[in-house]
Amino acid sequence: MGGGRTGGRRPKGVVRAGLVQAGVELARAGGPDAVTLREATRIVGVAPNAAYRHFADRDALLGAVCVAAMRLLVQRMERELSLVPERRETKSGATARLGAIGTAYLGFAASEPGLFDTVFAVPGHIRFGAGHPDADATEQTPLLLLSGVLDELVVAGVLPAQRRPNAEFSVWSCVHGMAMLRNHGPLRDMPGTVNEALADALFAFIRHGL
Amino acid sequence: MGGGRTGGRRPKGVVRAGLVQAGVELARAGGPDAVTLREATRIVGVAPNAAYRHFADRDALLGAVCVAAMRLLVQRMERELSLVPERRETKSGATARLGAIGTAYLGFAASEPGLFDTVFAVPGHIRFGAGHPDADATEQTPLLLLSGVLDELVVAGVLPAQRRPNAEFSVWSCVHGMAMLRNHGPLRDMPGTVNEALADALFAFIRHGL
DNA sequence: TGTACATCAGTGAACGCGCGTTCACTGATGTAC
DNA sequence: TGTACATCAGTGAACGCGCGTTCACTGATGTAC
Repeated sequence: MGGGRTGGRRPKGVVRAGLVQAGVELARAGGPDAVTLREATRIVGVAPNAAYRHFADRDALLGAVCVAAMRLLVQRMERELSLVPERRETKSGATARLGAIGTAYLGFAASEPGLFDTVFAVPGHIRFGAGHPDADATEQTPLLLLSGVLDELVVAGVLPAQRRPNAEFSVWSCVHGMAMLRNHGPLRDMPGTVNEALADALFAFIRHGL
Repeated sequence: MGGGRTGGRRPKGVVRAGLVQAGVELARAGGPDAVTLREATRIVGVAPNAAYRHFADRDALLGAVCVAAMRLLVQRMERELSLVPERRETKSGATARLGAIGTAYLGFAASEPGLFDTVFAVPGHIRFGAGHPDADATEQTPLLLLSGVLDELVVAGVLPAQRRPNAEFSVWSCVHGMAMLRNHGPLRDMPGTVNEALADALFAFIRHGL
């Protein structure tokens, strides 16, 4: 990985971007606690204190990494959504899109446990609903994607309108809980087939509950 | 809090129990990361290395604290269950008992966020389903309590038997997820009334899904 | 019951580690006239 | 267009912190004969 090169000024923005990228790799491998100023600067090949030219402190770097991790999660959701062939107004289409959201979420948690934890290692100022300070207001978030699909379910006639309010938090809770029980709870050591069955059961449970 | 007294041998088991208790207080205040050998020995009033007479290393202490935290959660669940007046064979009784489990779980997560996190800071050897190494096989666990209530729901005729298998993991996921979203996610800064409404909606969602 | 001895549970001192963070600095980049 | 100067982004060195853990030790407790 990067590093080696010593001294000298880098082109504008390269070091900052490199620190965030390094932080993402550290989080990927070891979760939020592994995101360390010293290790990130080491990876970029810069002196430890150089980080303070770009971030107020360690928490600021972690915040940037957290945002980056969330974007990766959003990308995975969007990719999975794009694979659903059915049109979104149809019952089967809207239902399949909800499944895609859930599958992407659980898949991300399973394949990137460190980044997944980092998304929620939020220093407090990250807002999931309406983007975050660094983002323009149009940026997508996991919550917005889920809410959108729930709206589609109402339009498609799958979800009765009177049960729509706040449903995103119920659904999110279910899926998030399973992700956590798998990564940090009693489902950790279950064989993969069992976990697949549990996920299928959870999705059925959610569809039934809507 | 304890401390002060220096030197001298304590009665059998006192130091070990004190270290666990100190660890619980540390976890209560600061979560699993705050459980530290040095701080625990400081609280008990013993030299740092004295801890190694009772625990192999820091992880062993954390494991004991984790078990203690889980017992507190179980106690809260049992207390809440005991407050349900209806008989358990009835539809309303079994349903109310399921609600008591959920309420106890969310209440514990809300009032003891540090201990709640510590329950899941498991070093890997803690088994939620069938107790843990230190426990006799009859000891209650959160998962056993939940499974028992779901069985009651089947007997009472609320939950169809063919949907019973693995239902504990769906239900647990829902409630656990909401606890996490409240403590570490986007629901953190919501006013209490909103969170109550979301919990009510979640419970309704679960009942509907069963 | 008394005594020699092993074990146990504590002690003080020290180690090395990695971290965040601050300081005084320097040379390159950008800017005003 | 050239030059003086401010700003910026890096440098090396150092600080203090708290942690887990190890070492050699000592006196009290328990045990075998």
